[in-house]
Amino acid sequence: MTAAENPRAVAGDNSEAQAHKVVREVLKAFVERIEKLEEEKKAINDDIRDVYTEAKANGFDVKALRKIIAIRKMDPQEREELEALVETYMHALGMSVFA
Amino acid sequence: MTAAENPRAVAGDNSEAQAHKVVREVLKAFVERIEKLEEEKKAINDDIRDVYTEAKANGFDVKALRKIIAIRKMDPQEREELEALVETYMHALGMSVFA
Amino acid sequence: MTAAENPRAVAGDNSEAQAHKVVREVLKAFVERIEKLEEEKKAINDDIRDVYTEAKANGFDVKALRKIIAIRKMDPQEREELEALVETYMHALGMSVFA
Amino acid sequence: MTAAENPRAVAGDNSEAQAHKVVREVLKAFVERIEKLEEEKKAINDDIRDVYTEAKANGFDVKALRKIIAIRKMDPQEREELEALVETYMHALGMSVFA
DNA sequence: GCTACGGCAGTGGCAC
DNA sequence: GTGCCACTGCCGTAGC
Repeated sequence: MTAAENPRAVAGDNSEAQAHKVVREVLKAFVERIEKLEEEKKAINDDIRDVYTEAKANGFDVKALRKIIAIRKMDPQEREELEALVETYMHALGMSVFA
Repeated sequence: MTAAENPRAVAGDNSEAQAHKVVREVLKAFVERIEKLEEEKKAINDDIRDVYTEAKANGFDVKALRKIIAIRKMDPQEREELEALVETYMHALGMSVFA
Repeated sequence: MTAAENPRAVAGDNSEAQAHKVVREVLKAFVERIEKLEEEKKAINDDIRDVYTEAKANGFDVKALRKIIAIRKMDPQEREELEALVETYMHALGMSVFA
Repeated sequence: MTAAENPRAVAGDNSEAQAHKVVREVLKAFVERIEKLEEEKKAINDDIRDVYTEAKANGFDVKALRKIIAIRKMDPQEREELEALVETYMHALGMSVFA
């Protein structure tokens, strides 16, 4: 049982109205914390996009850059194993790994 | 101006109630067509999942298989150019392309 | 142990080359089945998009239509409970449910 | 023409090797900036998840909370218009707006 | 049971 | 201004 499920159960509070008020405050606090974090996240996303844009303006290919970032994020060993399997399958299918 | 925006404008229909009925029928038809297509789509998605499951049961690696499918979907030339760029960048960053 | 993991283990097959050939055929079959299904899926997705486009041309709002479809897909009771909770929270936060 | 496209074009640099080195440094800088930002983003995402988890532990429904956040993000007027349309369509389809 | 991953739909930015 | 494409968030699924 929690405050949100049953406001009247709030310890030491014998007024329903007050209990609701407490729940409201708690809810409001959660919502505001989330919204603040989402704002920060949005700001960071904008920054990331800006860096890509700047890189592009410097002649780098954005799609390739994204791949680089993704590759570096992976565990090298897992990545190697996956790549090896993919190549094996491609050979089996008669596909050139260079195309 | 369309039937949905203004049911009374339906040609040859001087009754608002009838016009609404027409709109309703049209709306219903659209919704049902979409729902039927979504059902078919779901069935196909299920089939795809089944094939992957079956492939896995036969010893194939699902993640690698998915990569194969994705690679085959790409334009070979674009893919080659992208891969080449990625490798160039990796070399520049001192990363092994094998890991 | 499966054919894909160890081609030589294929029962009654004492030739490595032949075993590889079998794996290749099996792999090829899986890939082709998936690709065929993905084509069908794409066709259906195109059809769905077409229906929305047609509905739009008839004066219906696509975004609202999508919501309708989503609502109808939900379990009515779950939906009702969720809606009720959302309204409760909105009231608690002093938000109008009409805006 | 940019440094990345043609390293030899870097002003005042008559050595190909040096030009490559410059490109490498620039590329490295972009990659590191992005990775730093992605780390920050990940931290924020973790924080957001934590807040939802905490809210859940306090008896709030996460799905409803997410809806609240989404609603507050929308333009109130647009939202109202969309809601009105959805209800109109539901009525036309004979669906209860309460279920 | 939850956590991580992949797929899907919606949104926004970009190019024509 | 429109259409296209990529990114982001959400959801359902699979694995620990």
